[in-house]
Order: sequence, then structure tokens, then C-alpha cells
Amino acid sequence: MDKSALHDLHVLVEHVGPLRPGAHVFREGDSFDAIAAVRSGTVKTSRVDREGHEQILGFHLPGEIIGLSAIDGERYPCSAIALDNVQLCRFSFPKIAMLATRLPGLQKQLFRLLSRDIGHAERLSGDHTADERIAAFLIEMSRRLAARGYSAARFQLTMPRTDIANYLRLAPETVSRVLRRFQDEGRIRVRGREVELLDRPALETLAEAMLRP
Amino acid sequence: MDKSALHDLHVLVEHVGPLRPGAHVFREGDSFDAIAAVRSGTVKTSRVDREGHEQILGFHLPGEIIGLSAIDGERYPCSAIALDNVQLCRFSFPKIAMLATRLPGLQKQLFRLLSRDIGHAERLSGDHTADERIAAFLIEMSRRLAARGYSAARFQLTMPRTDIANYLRLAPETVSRVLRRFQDEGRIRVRGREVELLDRPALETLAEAMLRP
DNA sequence: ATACCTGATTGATCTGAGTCCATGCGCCCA
DNA sequence: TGGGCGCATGGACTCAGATCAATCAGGTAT
Repeated sequence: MDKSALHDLHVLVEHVGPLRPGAHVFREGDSFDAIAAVRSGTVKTSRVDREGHEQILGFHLPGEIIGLSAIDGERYPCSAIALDNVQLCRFSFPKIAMLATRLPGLQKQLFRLLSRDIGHAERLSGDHTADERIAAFLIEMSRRLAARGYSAARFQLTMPRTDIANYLRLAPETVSRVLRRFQDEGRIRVRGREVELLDRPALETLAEAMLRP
Repeated sequence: MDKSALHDLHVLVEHVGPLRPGAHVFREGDSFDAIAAVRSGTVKTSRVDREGHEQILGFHLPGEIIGLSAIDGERYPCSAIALDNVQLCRFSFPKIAMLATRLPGLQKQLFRLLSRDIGHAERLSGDHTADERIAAFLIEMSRRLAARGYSAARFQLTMPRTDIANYLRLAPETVSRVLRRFQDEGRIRVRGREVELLDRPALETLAEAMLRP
């Protein structure tokens, strides 16, 4: 992107935070006006169904964009909640869309981000075993963290087990048991929220069924 | 949209078809160059996993757009296959994206379509009972058909039971059994591929959990 | 220190839906 | 007009994962 483009983008950015764990970035039903890029920390997006059960849709690491699924419709279809200390950049959507008409590169990037999220959402919809889901979760976290410069083999899960379970559509007990078994089988090492991947190839193989697209 | 916009759009449209049942609109892995709007008939999109099992991602009725999930990446992540006689309009994506920089209304529409697909893909990912899934499927078909001017209460399923089952991540037998029970309970009437919704409110209630967003 | 609370783990039991198999029903084509 | 093939239905059994019910950390306030 050229100089003036970066300048334009810089002008419409609004820095937000730091947010405390549990703080809302936006709430389900809020009127939609902006997307946001995570700068530091982790954000979860979730919806509350009719019976009051939370449904976690995703976890968002630094560098990732939240709020895209709200473009269609006046309101955010989900809430975004900080899992730890979070800082982010807020972009007015009307403004960034307008800018995108002048910057084909930016438009293309937005299309790609949206398209990528479709593929991502489709992943969880397959019918996969608990082992596959958890292996895929670990591998995906590892890849995304590695892409941000963190260690791919050893990292910290910033969310509680219940959130992982909810996100993967499993019972917390199942997550616990599978992680335990993976450890007994020498594939990983877990200590609370700290995870180390010991047999990446084995995990990749399991995860393949889910992650492939 | 203004006159010249429509003209520009008209120029880059390419009419395709009629396609026979089973014919491919595009194949998983084909290099991505165009999106398409269904003009008549039904198209299913599906992926084949490592073990060779088909995974159906969606059914697309007249007026709906296919190929959006391919924007991110060089290739289509799924195949699109005609279920009956299908006609469609093909739009070169580079061209329509370029046009969108000149037509903010078109850009906005594309953003909305992409965003909507994210929400749609998220639906199937929830953990729902077979009853909820099938009720949601029937209600959603009814709504989409009604939006195209067809009857909301009585319609033809254009896909075999196996495809419905695959799409909903259920066994074909389960689909069969649930449809049978819904009929016994007086909620629907089924004769082969013909369906009539008799107790819409009951189905809506069941479907709510899935469809709500 | 000690009590307490929240989240994680573990074990025992239950169940919805998958699997396997047999049968039924159209529908097409020879 | 009858045989065959794909799709649909129904019954019996099985199993992965949910649910129920105790513990078990590991922090935090007292």
C-alpha cells in the first residue's frame, strides 16, 4: 500500500483499550458501525441462544479482525468479550468501505478476510470426533500463534476449559479427558493453561480432517 | 443502481446452462476466477474429505450467489453441482471487484453477501438435536422459497434424502425417522420429495434455536 | 494459617444418534 | 410387464460423548 493510503487508514483508526478480562468490545444487538483489529490479548465472540446458553463462535488473536459478520444487518449478531488484557484498533465501517473504493488493495483485503471467515465457520460444522476437534484446535492455535511470531510448540491457552469445550461443541469433561489422554499418549504436555505439542505430526494427522480446506 | 451501472454489470455477465443434474458448475481445486448467481434450479456445494466422504456445505436456490468462499485463496475450496436443471449467471470476480470500486452500492452488496454467508455457516456448527436440525432445514427452505415467490407451505425438495442428511450432519435413517415422526405428530406431510408444513409454529419453535441469528 | 470459591479433573452411568441389515417402493428401460 | 437399481423406511444393536456426581487444585480473602 502506498503512503497516502496508509495515511488515510491511519486517520480513521481509533485505538481502544486496554480492556479488562470480561469487558465487552461490542454486544450482540448493538448497532453495527465498526470492525476492529485485535492489537494485543485475546477476544472471544459468542452468542446467547434462546435458553440463555452461551455459544462461542471464535477466539481472536492479535492481528485478527472482529465484527465482519455484522456487515449484513444493522446490528452485531454476536458479542465480543476480552479474555485477558486487550488493546484494539477500531475502524468505522462506512469510512473504511468508502476508503476501499479508492484503494482496490484494501477492498481486496476486506473481501479476503470475509471469505476466509466463511471457510473458518464451515470447519466447525463438520461432524468430527472429539479427538479431531481438539487436535485441530491445538494445531490451529499453534499455527496462528506462530504466524504472529510466538512459539509454535509451546504456548498459553488464554481461555478457560469451559470456553474451549463450548467453542468445540463438546462437554468440558470431554475436553479434560481427551487432553489427559493426549498427554498419556505422549502427544502433548499440559499444565493448566500451558500446552506443549510433543508429537505435532500425530496431531496434524488427526486435525487434517477438520483443517484441510 | 443507476443506468450505466446496470449496463456495466450486464456487460460482464455470462449466461451459463442449462446444466443437467449432476453437472459441475465448478470443482474443488479449480482456479478461482468467477462467482455465479443461480437463475433457476438448485445447486449444492460440497467438499470431499481425505477419506473420500462428501461433505455438503449448502444448497443454493434461484437468486443466491455461489463461489464467495473462494475469494480467499487461488482455488475453489468446494465443488458446486447442479441438483436439477440449472441455469446461472457467471461474473468474473476481478471484473466485478473492479466495478465495485466505482459502484459503492455494488461493493456494499458484495460485503453483505459475504457477511451473510459467515452467519449462515455458523448455524450448522451449533450442537443441535436431529429434530431441531430438520425443523430448521424445513423452515429455512420454506422462507427462502417464499422469498422467491414460491409457496411457503408446500414445496418440493430438490435433493435426495442422503444429501439432506449429509448437509445436516445426520444419518439418512435419522432424517427418515424424524420426518416420519413429524408427520405422525401432524406437523408436516411428506410424500417422497414433496413436503407440506402443517404446523408451522411448532416447527418454528424447534428451529428457533438454530436459525435465530 | 485456614476457610472458601471457582474451575478442572475424574469416575460411573445414561442416551441420542449412528451403524448394520432387511425390506419396501417407485421408476426407468429393455 | 417385469426385472433391476437407487432411494427410502424400519428394527435391533452399539457407542461416543453427555450428564450426573464427587473430589481436587490453586488462588484469594479472612
